[in-house]
Amino acid sequence: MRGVLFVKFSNMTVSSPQARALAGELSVSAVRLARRLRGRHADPNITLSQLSALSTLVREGAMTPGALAGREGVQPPSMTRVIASLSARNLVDRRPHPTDGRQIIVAASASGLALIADEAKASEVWLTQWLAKLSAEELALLGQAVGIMGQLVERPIPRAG
Amino acid sequence: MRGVLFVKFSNMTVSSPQARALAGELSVSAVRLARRLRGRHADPNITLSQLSALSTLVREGAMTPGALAGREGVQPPSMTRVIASLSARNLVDRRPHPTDGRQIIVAASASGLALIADEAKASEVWLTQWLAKLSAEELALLGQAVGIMGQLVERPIPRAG
DNA sequence: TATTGTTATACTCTATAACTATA
DNA sequence: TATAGTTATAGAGTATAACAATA
Repeated sequence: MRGVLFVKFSNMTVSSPQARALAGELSVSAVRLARRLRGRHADPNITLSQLSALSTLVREGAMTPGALAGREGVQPPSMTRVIASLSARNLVDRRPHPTDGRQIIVAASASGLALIADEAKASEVWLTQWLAKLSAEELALLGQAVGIMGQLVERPIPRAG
Repeated sequence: MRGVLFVKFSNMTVSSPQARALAGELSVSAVRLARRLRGRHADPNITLSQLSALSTLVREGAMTPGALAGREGVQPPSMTRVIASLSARNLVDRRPHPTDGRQIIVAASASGLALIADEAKASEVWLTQWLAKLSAEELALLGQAVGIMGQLVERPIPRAG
């Protein structure tokens, strides 16, 4: 057991003080962790936004810019810029849509696939150094939390009051 | 049990395939969650970076800009801008250092304290709507994961590669 | 007329390098 | 000379509004 890791939240309900604290800390923790992990990759020149979009293309296959923007939770103009930067580095290909002249299809290129594979390999390097002090249980917890975070991202958020 | 939430990571070690996948997903999950939560606050005009710095000042007390930059994991010039924006909204006060004329002391103002309190209250609103579908166990898991994320942020990261 | 993608514009976050004031 | 903070500058991420091409 280390520090505050095992603070008991077992009796937490959605309106409990602990749940409220979680809500406040969740945003701040996410931005701090993203800040901390930015640039810590096999290729430090690729940004997390680019990596996120590219990994979605690899995982879910080719799609239109609009669809990718939807999957990533950004507006279409933002995705246009991300795709442009990926395309400039030949990590994605842009193909015309087979039936709709307005749309295009964005697909990970061979280089893009290779980059994602490299990232997966390189992850192990810093993982062993950085996460080595976490116990198997803590790693398991973090793995499950990442799954929950992924589900949360999929869920619509109500406007704050 | 919902979807992939309860995938078993119990046998995960630092060099297992699951751990590698976690390392790759952790960065992307953090940036997506931060993106998702940006602007979802009681005061939608305050940014997550500002909120993060202000909450640190509230939690840990007044400190110098350099110390705050260190706590937040950003460079001093970045913190200068965050402090300037907080100061422009009267959320922090800047006082001269008692003994060292080069330094200043930044402290949360009464308004800053009130804003953090408001955020905590408002969190409950969207929490109940957004996280309502999570079970008590999943909330507990997420709460513990936030704790681990906080500890990870404190830990030095080796260069990738 | 509606939809898709892009361009124009603006603001925030962040960094490095250079500068100012004080120790 | 060294340190703390700021200013200058630059690049990435994001958004909204306006635009062009196609359906």
